[in-house]
Amino acid sequence: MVDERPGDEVVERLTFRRRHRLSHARDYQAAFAGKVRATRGPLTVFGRPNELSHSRLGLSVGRRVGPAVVRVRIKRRLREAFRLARPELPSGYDFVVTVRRHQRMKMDRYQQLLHSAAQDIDRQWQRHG
RNA sequence: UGACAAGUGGCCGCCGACGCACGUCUUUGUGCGGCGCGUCGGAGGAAAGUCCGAACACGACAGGAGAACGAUGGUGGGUAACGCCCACCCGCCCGUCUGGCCGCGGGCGAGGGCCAGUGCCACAGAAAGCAAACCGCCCGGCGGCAUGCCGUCAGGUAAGGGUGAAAGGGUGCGGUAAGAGCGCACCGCCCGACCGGCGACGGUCGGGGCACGGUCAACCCCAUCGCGUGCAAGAUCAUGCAGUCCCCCUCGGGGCCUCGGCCCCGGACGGUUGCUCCGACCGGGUGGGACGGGUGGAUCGCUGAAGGAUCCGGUCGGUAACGGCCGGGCAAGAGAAAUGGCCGCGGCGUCCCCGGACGCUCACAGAAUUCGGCUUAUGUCAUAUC
RNA sequence: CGGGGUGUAGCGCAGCUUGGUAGCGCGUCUCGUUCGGGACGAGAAGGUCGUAGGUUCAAAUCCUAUCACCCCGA
Repeated sequence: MVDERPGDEVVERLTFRRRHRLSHARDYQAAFAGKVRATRGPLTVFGRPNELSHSRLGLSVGRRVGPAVVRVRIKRRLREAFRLARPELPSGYDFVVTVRRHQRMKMDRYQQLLHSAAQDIDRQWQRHG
């Protein structure tokens, strides 16, 4: 029996598997349609509660951000930031991060922006009930 | 032109394959599922641009000929194929030798045909395409004058001036009233013969005074090649929706029979056959065609212990591209898309108070069905040339 | 990933087929009209034809490469 860990138990390993990602166009459409977003620097994060016990991440980096090398590097650092920050982030949300063109940033900076935006989105949903 | 494309150690994480444990079931299949552990593998020379050529898939198509459309364009070879590669020919340019050519070395060239046809050649200029007398030059007639000179008329003349991108062979000598391939020499051009070469082409000899402007990346002609669409091709399952319109179904005779049809023979007609022709096929059927609507989830295609027009080394053949033989090597495979993050050492750059601080981990750049090329972007090193 | 299209004046578009003069509308500027403005009338300015090579006497136009933007496709 695989024990489904309770939310308050400390997660020792910081993993980020495929189930923590959004993988269908309708998930992205639903997140955008939720109209709840928070902007931190070059990042704009859309958030929407899902029916799961964990949060999921979706990345939307358009061609305007730069060539493929730049886009891939940004996505890798955002994924790593989400992985390391996951215990501190509110769970049960689908987050979609859109990116504007910007100068190169280190991973811990992305982590701060992501954490701040996720807290903001959580407060907005708590207020609206 | 060739080579390599970036260090090293630790911790954490991601994707795929396999193995071991685990869970699950009206189907105990080694099925499905996710978690854990272990092992192995995990971006490029351009992965890029998508400019060519193929493999593969679906659609169309019996076959043949032609038209239309598109592509290629010196010759020979290489290759699965190519618009790619190699060698050679021709033309042009640069260097070198020389008084100058020839020769030698290197580079560049979309390099079939405008002596098949048609079109175009603005402006300028007298004239621009079966050439043409503006100025000039010259003979002659007439008038003025003093032989030269001036004016005028009728001619000759493409040597000179001027225009133009281009003015219908060039240079020299002769010749002439002045000139002119008018004549001659050399060079160029055209035609023919012979010789060498697989061939592009080259050489020699003879003839012709010369008729041939440019443009085919203008229409076009010639030769060769080519069906269309592309892995979002396409196959299967699931989910789901809504249908609409058009066309053809003929005639005579005979047979069977459950009397609705079926079969056979013959003739014409009609339809399909990419546009046409020849030819072929079909014709009372679960028929053919045109348009529209819906889904977009899953598995396969999809990446291989054996794959390949594969790479490396040796050897043989070939000037070379390349080919034969022998030996060896080669495991990414996603599906909103994996190859990353942090720290130490090392390296590089900037700043100052000589040891620290900060930044970078090096350029160009990220696989998406798979190969062969081309083109473009770009760091370092080696070699060669200027 | 694959396929296709467009770059011309500040803006929106012609011109390219068949090569020699870059044109139209709106806008801008000047003048007139009006007490002033708008509208109207008259006139003027403004373009490396995305970029770089090539063919040609001559290129926005033909050819090649390259850059940017847009559209379509299970």
